[in-house]
This record gives sequence, structure tokens and C-alpha cells, in this order.
Amino acid sequence: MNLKQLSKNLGLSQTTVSRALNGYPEVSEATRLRVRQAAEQFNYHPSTRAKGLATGKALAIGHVIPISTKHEMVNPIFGDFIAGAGEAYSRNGYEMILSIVDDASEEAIYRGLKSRRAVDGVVVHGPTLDDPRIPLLNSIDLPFVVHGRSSGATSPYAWLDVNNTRAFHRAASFLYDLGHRRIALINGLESMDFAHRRRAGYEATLHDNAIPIDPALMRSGEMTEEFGYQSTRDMLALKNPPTAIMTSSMISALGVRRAIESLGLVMGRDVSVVTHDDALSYLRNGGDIPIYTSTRSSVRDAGRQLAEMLLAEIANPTEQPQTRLLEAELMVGQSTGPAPTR
Amino acid sequence: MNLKQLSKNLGLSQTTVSRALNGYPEVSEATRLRVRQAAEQFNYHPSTRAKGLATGKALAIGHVIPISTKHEMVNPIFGDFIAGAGEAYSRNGYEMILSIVDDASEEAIYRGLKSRRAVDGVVVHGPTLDDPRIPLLNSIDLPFVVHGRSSGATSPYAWLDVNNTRAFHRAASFLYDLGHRRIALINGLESMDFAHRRRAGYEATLHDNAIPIDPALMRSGEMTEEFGYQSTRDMLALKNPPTAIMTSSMISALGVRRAIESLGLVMGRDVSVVTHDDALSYLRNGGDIPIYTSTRSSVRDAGRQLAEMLLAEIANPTEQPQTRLLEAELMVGQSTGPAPTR
DNA sequence: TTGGGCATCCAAAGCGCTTTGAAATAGATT
DNA sequence: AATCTATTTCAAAGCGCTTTGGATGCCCAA
Repeated sequence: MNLKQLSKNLGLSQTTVSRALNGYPEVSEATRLRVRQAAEQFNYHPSTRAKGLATGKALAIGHVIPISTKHEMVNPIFGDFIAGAGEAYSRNGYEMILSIVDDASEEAIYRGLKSRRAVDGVVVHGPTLDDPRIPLLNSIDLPFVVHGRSSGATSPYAWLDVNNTRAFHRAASFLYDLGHRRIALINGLESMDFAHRRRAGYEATLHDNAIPIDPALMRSGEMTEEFGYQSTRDMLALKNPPTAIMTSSMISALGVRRAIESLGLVMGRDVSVVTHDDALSYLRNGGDIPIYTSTRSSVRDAGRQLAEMLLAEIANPTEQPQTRLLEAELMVGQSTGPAPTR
Repeated sequence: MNLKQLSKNLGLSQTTVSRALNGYPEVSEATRLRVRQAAEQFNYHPSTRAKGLATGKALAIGHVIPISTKHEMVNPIFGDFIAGAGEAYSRNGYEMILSIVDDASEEAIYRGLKSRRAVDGVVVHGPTLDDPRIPLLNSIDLPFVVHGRSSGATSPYAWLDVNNTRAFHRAASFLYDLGHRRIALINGLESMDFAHRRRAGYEATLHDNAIPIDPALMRSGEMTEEFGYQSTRDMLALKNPPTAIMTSSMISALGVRRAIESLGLVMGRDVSVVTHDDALSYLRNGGDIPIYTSTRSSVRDAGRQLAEMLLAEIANPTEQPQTRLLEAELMVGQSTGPAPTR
């Protein structure tokens, strides 16, 4: 069923039917109702493609997911983020189109999306410290919002981020207040902006309290379970081991706990652990008292909010790029306790 | 830059330019080259929308991800599957469009995709035992391939699945051969077809060896870390505890190990564990000797293959729906050993 | 009766592409 | 030189929608 058929069926012109359906005022309420009902009855939906051609809008948002040719890693938070964003899109009649692409061809993809007029805007995932996508997107004039920030950016851009620095500052201070002086950090890849900011927060606490920074207590890598495990084993084997460990992801926190327990130690008593928790649906840190003490911020909710920012930007382009900083909660769980005295 | 401008620029008609770009034979190689170069130079890409309108193809595949309103769970394998499929799409000039949708409105989404002509086909994720989407898609005549199977389906349909029954049969037999007689199963939700098949494989082994089925050793639920942990704690507390545990996901296997170690036991010595491993990129079960003994099948590879099946089906619709059964490897790791004698 | 003002509705152009049916050109055959 | 056959190119229609710029009635004031 297409417009022509529908309007023939109703004995109206395509113009009138189109207007009736799209809520234009030049149509009497009676006909509008009649048209609506017929559309319903015949299950008529305008072709997105044709509509897009006629209006010049794509009614779609692009998500370009870089998969490094080096590490081949699909970000585990990606599913939840997408779920949040997807909700916002469907509520607004937008579609989400996804490109999985190795970082070599990433620029080509963005240019392609733009020149094929496939999307009205894109969201930028996993920004690095000095992300080339930001100047690129600005230069090709494709609306975008960054999930995270890029410290090296020289021009303004729209972003939504968690206050990673503050979160890790608070978490480290919390550990300090519990008496911990040897606090380790198991962080994400240092090329990622969020990892950089988290480290800054962590170091700020050390600095506040005149604790020297010990490189032996800092690791950075892809946040797998194994990485958490190995790093923890290594550090607990030091002559002067940490009494507390901060980690950037629930997944590596699982490895941290495993390492602790594998040494016959108890998490929360012998070694305290604080993790960042993206509130992933398949990694609930739940219970009445959460297992892990964590800096928590729902990545799903971030997806939802970011999508709405982007849609708003597209609906009425502003000169001023919007930004939004979310605060993470510090949730106290069972994985932290006073520093053991020895 | 659009076709009209490009062809004016070249002093050719739109017809010729279009044909040159799309590889039709009615164009001399000389002009084709000239056109190609100009297109390159001006970074010309045909508008997907316009092309779709003209050809009647959408050049897009839909993935509809159901999020149960009840459990709100984003499948952790989803990211990797999508990554595999995405590769196949971009290689073939297709786009992937993603809809996250609660199960109530799922039917409406499929009908919408069809009537808006937004996609040329869809992939069905997470089929249940008797999945209503299969008859629905058949009836609205939207090409699809199912990732998994639906035992209750009455008409043929295209699918790609791992041989879950065989995999779990083999894994259980492997444990049996090691002397295990009390083998537990921590499975996914029983409404999921794959869980059903895995149980069938597990039960077949018990049956082969005249071991009675003990409901106390079988759990089913959403495969979180916590679920693996709790189930294991519970079962190891039985008067007659299992000596081996099979589980349906790496994530719950992490919980299983944690439970084992929390009791001061050693995985692979006191309790053997076999897990199904989807080879998720952020949950590497790696090393020279993998940590977990597992039935392994890359879900990413499955995505790639399934996408290719669907594209082939769309390119030349066959009367006979294609099906593909992948065998899982049984990888022996450190988590299994002979049953302890006591 | 005339004409102005509203409320409705419509024909046709246009969005950027593909594809049909035909024309122009060049080379081969008689 | 005339005819025929490939080869190469083109004009125009059509895909399904929106939107511009009228038309058509109808009612009321003059």
C-alpha cells in the first residue's frame, strides 16, 4: 500500500492525504480522521526512503563502532549504551544504523555516511585523548555528539560524559579515609580519554595527601577479566603490596577478586576494591549491599540522554554545542573496609 | 555532489555515468575509467535513499533486539554477533539497522520495517522454543534468518545454529569419562531454545550411562555472574554435591569459579567445570592452556556467516530456506580433571 | 449580482537515482 | 555507395513521497 493507492481509495489527492497524516492545518478534521482510519486499516506506513528523498532528512542516526585491527575488541558496554539510545530513537521515529569498522577505514565511513546522506548525525564512541574524528566531523559538517570527551580537542564540540576525574578522586579519597595508603589503579588503555581522566582523579587524591605516586601500583590495558587477575597477582606479590585496588571496569574487577581469593585473602578485609560500574544489565552488582564498592553511572541512561541531545541538535541546530556532565554515584558495598593494620 | 552535477561536469548523460559506476557493459572502458576517476575526485557517493527508491531495494538489514520488559537484559553476546554481521554487510554495501524494542511492540516493529520498506531482510535473535516471530515473518513475507532454532516451528525457515545438543552431550560425556557421576547443569532460561537443546544433550549423556536425572543439580536462569555464583554455592552445599558443573555461559562460569574458590576448593581438582564459550572478545578464555574447558564456538563468526546467508537469500530467493549447523569445539583447559575419590 | 475571504482540496514539480527504449556513431559487409 | 550490425550514448519515465502554487466551492457583505 502506497500513498497513491491510499488516496485513490479515499477519493482524495495525494496532497491531502499526506497533509492529513502529517498534521498540517489545511485539512478538515473530518477528512483527517477518515484518512487516519484508512491508513490504520490498510496498515499504511510511508516509505522512509521516499520520505527522506523528499524532505532531505535521513531520519537515521549513525553509530560507528571502531574495532581496532590491533586488539579486535568489542566494547562490552556497547550493548547497553545502544539499548538506551535506541529507545530514544524509536520514540522519535528515528532509525539507528550501525557500522562496525576497523579504525583504518573509519574516516572513509564517516565521509560515506555524509555524502550518501544516510544519516542526519552520528555518535562518536570511545574518544581518545586527541581524537581525529572530532575535527573531521566538524569539517564535513555532520552533526555529532561524543560519548566521553577528548582532552586534546581545540574547537568546541558536543559531548556527554561521566565526571570520571571527580568519581575517581572521591573513590580514592574514600579509600584514603579508610586508612589505605598503598592504593593501586588498574585502568583502561591510556590512549582512551576516560582512562586519562580517571588517573588524574586518582593522582589528585594521592597528591592531596602527599602520597608519592608509585608506578608499580599503576596498570593500564584492555579491561578483561584476565587483565584484572594478572595485574592483581603481580601487585600483591610486591614487597610492599597495595591494600586497596581501584579498577575501571566490572569485568576486570571480577578478575581482581579472583586473584585476591586465589591467594587466600578476603576482598573487603585484606584488600579493598573499588570499581567503576557501568550498571551493565548482565553484570549486576546487586543485592541489598552491593558486592563491590563502586563509582556507578548507568551507561544505558547515558545512551538515552546522548541520543536526545543529538536529536535536539538536529531538530534545531544551535551555534553552541551542548555538553552534559553526569556525576557518578559512590556506592558503598562489601568490597571495602578499613586498611588492615600490620 | 549528485549524479546530475557529476554528469554535467563530465559532459555525459546521467544514464551513462550511472551505468559506468555500476559496472554495466554498455559503457566503453575508456569512459568508465574517466567517470570513476571523476567520482573519486569529487567524492561522489550515490544517495542510498534515492538508489533504494529507484531499485526497490533498501540495501539494509534489520536487527530487532528484544529487551524483555521483565528482565531488561541486553544479551552480552550481542555485541560480538553484530560485529561479525557488520563486516559482512559493509563488504556487500549493506547497512545494518538496529531496533531495540520491548517484546510487546515487537510485532509492530517487524510490520513497520516491512511496510516502510526500510529493510530487505531481518535477523531474528534469541529464538524461544516456539517463537511467534517465525510465522509472523513468513506471513508478511519479509526474508529472515534465525540465529538459533525454534523447536516448535511448524514450517521450514532459514537458520544458523550451533549444535548445542551435541556440544553438551560431548562435554558431559567428557566429564563422565573422567569419572564424574554427579554432574550439574547451570543453564540459561528454559524458554530459550538453545537452553532446551543443551539440556537435551546433557540429559542424553546421563541417560547413556544410566545415571538418574537429579533436578537438584539443574538450574536455569539469566546467565549472570551472580547466578553462576549462587547456583554453585547452593549445589555445593547439598549433602551429595556435584563433582562437576556445566554452565551455559562464560559470564556465569566466572561466578561458578568464584563460588568454588570461596569455599576453599580448587576448580579443576575438587570441582570440574565446563562452560560454553562464545569466544567473546572481552572475555578471552585464553592462554596456552585455556582456563576453562569449554565447548567453543565463535559467535562473531556466526554473525558473519549468518549475514552472508541472509544476503544470499535476498540476492536470489530460493524456495528452500537455507540452514547451517555449526559444530562447537571441545577445548580442554585447566578447569577439568578426574573426579575426586573420597 | 458581484466579489472578497475562508476553508478545502488538487495538479504538478521535484528529491536523486535506475532503467527502458531509442538514437547516434563507427566499423564491417555487400 | 549503401546497407547492416555493433557499440556507445542519451532523453525521459518512474520509484513514493512532500510541497508549491493554484483551483474550487461556499458563505457573507456590499
